[in-house]
Amino acid sequence: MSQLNLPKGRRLTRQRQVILAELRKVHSHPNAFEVYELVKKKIPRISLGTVYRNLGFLKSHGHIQALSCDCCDCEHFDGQTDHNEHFTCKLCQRVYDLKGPLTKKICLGSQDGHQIDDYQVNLIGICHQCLKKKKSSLARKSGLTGKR
Amino acid sequence: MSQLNLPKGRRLTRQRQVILAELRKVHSHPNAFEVYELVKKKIPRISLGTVYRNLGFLKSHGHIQALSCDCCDCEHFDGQTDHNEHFTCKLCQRVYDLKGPLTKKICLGSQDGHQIDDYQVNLIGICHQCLKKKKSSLARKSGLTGKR
DNA sequence: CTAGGTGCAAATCATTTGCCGGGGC
DNA sequence: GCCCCGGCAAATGATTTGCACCTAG
Repeated sequence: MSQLNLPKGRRLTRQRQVILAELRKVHSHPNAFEVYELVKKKIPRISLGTVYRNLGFLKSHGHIQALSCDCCDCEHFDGQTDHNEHFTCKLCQRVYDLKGPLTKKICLGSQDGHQIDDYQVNLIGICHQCLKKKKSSLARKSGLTGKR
Repeated sequence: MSQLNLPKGRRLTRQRQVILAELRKVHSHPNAFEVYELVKKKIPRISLGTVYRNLGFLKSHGHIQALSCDCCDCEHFDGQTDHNEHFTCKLCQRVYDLKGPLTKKICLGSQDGHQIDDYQVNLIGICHQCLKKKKSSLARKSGLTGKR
């Protein structure tokens, strides 16, 4: 794992290492409880409070970022901090990173007199997996009943 | 107020009318409790539970929209449903609507194989009011102490 | 009469916090 | 020795829900 620069006196404890490693490993964007479950496999006695505390710690030092989607009631975390653009499926509620250059036109600087330091884009729709499912179920249905 | 089309049997009660009217009137993006306080001036005996219920109702029928910013722990509401682009000040935590055309390059359609129906953009930074305050306090400070 | 709506209070759920013992430097 | 840290459990705060009554159609 890359060496992180931490303020003097603060340590990258085993708990923090594991949380960070798990977040960097997975491509889903787990919420705090899911992180807790992942980390518990490595550190069975870790507590949920510690996970919350350390997610906050890692976030405040810029090592991870939090995503708030409005489809669910809790915060999701991303081990990468350079992903500002996400896609949320309104059917399965999975959160994807966007790969395409679609939103690259947004530039930091100023806007309406405000100083823009950062941005988050969230696209909402139906993901390719759910689209596939939907199509095949439609095809099945029309195949059975036909057009009358 | 414009007539809303509601599913059969559902009514636009006085409580809902007032909530909607207040949300359309204000330009801040109040959270549920702030809506409650606004509405209580008109309907003193309304309960917070009713406000939540009706915000959910209005949202699910597309008359208002919810914004989740990550700077605070609660949901904010917008009486307009065509505002997808917001700016959050990280100092005062106010939420502004964006007027400029900055993010217009985002287009609905498809992206990475997903079907995009909607989007939300949130820019984060320091708003013009806070910038002004910051500048004048800096000026004051350097004026008093000078450069040494 | 029936379904939908409301006020109220209790419940729920995510997240935060206080406390205390333990370990690193 | 001091400070940071983690586990645990209790507290907090936003939101939801169950219930009993009310009202429009």
